[in-house]
Amino acid sequence: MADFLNQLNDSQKQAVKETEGPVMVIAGAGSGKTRVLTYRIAYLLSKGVSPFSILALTFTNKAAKEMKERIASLVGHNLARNLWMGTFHSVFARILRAEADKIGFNNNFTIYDTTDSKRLIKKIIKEQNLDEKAYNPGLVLNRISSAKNNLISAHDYNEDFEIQLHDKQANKPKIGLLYSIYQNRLAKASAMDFDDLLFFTNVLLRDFPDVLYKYQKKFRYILVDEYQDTNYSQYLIVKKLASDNENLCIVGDDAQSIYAFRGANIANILNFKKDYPEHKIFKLEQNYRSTQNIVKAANGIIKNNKEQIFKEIWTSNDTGEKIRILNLSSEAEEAAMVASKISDKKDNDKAKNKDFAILYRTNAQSRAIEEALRKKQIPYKVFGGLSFYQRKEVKDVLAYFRLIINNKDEDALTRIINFPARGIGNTTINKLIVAANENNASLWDVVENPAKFKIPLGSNIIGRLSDFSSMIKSFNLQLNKLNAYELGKKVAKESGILKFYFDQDNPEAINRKENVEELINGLSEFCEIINSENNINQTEDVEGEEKADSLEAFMQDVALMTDLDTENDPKDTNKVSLMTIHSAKGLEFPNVFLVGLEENLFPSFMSTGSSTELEEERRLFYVAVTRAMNSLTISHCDSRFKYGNFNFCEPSRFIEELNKDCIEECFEHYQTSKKTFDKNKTTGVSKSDSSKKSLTPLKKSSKKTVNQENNGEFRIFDKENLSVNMIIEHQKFGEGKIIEIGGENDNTQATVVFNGFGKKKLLLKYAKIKLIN
DNA sequence: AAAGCGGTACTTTTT
DNA sequence: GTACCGCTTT
Repeated sequence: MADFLNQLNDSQKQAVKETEGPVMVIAGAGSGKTRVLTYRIAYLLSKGVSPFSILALTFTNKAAKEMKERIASLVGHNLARNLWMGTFHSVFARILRAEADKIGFNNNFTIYDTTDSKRLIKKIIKEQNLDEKAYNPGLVLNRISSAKNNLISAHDYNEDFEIQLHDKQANKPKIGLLYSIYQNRLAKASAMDFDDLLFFTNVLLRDFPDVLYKYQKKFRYILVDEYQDTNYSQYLIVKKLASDNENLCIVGDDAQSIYAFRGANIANILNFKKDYPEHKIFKLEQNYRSTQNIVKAANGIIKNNKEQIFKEIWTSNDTGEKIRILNLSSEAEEAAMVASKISDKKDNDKAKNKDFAILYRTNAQSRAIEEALRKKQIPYKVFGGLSFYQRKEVKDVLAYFRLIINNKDEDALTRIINFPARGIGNTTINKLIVAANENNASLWDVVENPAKFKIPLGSNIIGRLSDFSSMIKSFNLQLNKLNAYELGKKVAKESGILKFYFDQDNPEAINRKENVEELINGLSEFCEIINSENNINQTEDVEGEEKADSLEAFMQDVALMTDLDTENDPKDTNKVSLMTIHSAKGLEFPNVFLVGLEENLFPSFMSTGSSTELEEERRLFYVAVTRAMNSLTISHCDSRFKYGNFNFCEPSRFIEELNKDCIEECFEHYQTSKKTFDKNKTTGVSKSDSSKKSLTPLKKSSKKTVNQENNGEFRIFDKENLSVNMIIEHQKFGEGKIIEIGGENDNTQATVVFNGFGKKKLLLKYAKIKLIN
């Protein structure tokens, strides 16, 4: 038993075996932090601790999943699968569902993601007739979010003198009001946003001592990963749950704290010492991941920060190659250079695709890189970005699911009541909303029974409303009869969504239809996994959980899932990884390319204002550099397209800060075109120069330019000037062939078949086109 | 009610 | 460069 402990070094082993009492592990990058957590849990299990009484909180679902798998390989699947392991949000969402009635919710409450929250805030701002510029929905939501993360309720917010003063001075005195209305609306819709999951967990543990007691007794061992990224709300949950026996182990690295923008508080690490005077500290400073050059460079970077717990990582690995710094003229050349370096390394060193990662500061940077990789036929996977679950068509189908499960979900209802179009337009919907507000009823109640509220509606509208509500009700009745796949498929079909996309034959619609189908496939997979697990073993029953493979079960976590978590085909993993540095936290790759090291991009222009923010960017740089095991290439460009405009860029200050012994500057130039920028010309020109020198982007096809020159601008044509079989160009649809001209006077229209967009009828009175021949 | 057009604002990072 | 919004028209 526990002979697996021999795979650890001394300090790791100590940290693992110190199972009782408060333990803090300060773990440098690459020092085997995850390993300590994994082995600690495996060790507890091997000592006979029940998996049901271990709570392990991670930062991403993916981290939890991987850790579970590693524990399973040490002590067996049966023990590992019953651990309480996941993100704060997913673990406490589960507990909140079980205890929902105590805090005035149904256990089928909906979880709103950031997009949903923003939509709602925006709606409220409009209803209040506030200036949308002063009250930017995103900013308002941020303000509410940070209040919640500090456990300031809407009521407290409005009572707090300092907060009110702050908002008044910022010329946004109504934020408190918006916060109150927002919370009311969420409650009315039986919904919680991300921050509510933590906020209400605090409420639950604060106001219900018996519940607190129950979970204190239940979770006899608590472990928290990435502790430096917890916020106050999370800190307090952990503190309360652990206060009974104090078997709490936290693992973190202040140098890798990169989520302050989201309320994370490094002080939580410092507080640990005060809260638990009996604590033991273990420092892990030996790095097993990276070469000496990389470790040395990383130490040099973090030294520039003033606020930190002193710690220096070291390694016994080889010196390794130097960090390469590349300077390219444009983002396209940067991308092409990276692609060609990857391709060379694959040929020369027999490296695999999955050995490479390309990291960047913002998601938007992936586009140019993707293009270059495609050109070189290098398979890749983009992590994060617009998640699958955020796409419009997927959100629409999910809105049906949400409404079926929770008919109070007004946001879902308004989203789909007329999608696909079923003749219930804005005028009607507004009447319904007014009636709902006047009678203090939910919108669904009004839709279900408009007669009761005496709304002046035409009989055909009444019919359409009743068709819609009976459809939703009939789906609802099948929630516990059909599994998620069967019901989901039915909804996609009978709602008309599949048909809606099927009837159009443009590439966009086809893509959207495929995404809906992929969602249905996901449902089928979900059912399979649940059923195979249930046949092997029984899971612990939590009060209030229903049929295991129901649509409701699927929907419980869907808002908390990200693309990072949906590890598809295991056969299909040999790909180059593209992701933001934030997403790369906790991961490692043999070869890392870090692109876009330019002022105002990295560090971000949003963060150069204060030293706190700048230090966070520097920690982010530290995280990026320490992802690399063997080789690291950093690149920056002289120019880049931003907001569709051409911009000159200066190298990031972080490059200057790098230890000169660890780097080599390379002066190779990768030329994708004959145009290269004369460097001398760029000096002295402001980097934010927005003078629209229309340097045509490289990818614009020459064909288009030629047409523009030959045929002038897009304009309106008369019937007389057009004939069947003519080839024309439309600004949006591109080239197409006229197959029919019909109609009289104002109604004269040409039917045109466009490449890729199918058949369209253009009204000649309005459609601006261009003749091709 | 639906489609097309033109204007505007947006991009930091994520559970 | 694009996603979204609102206006206009049939």
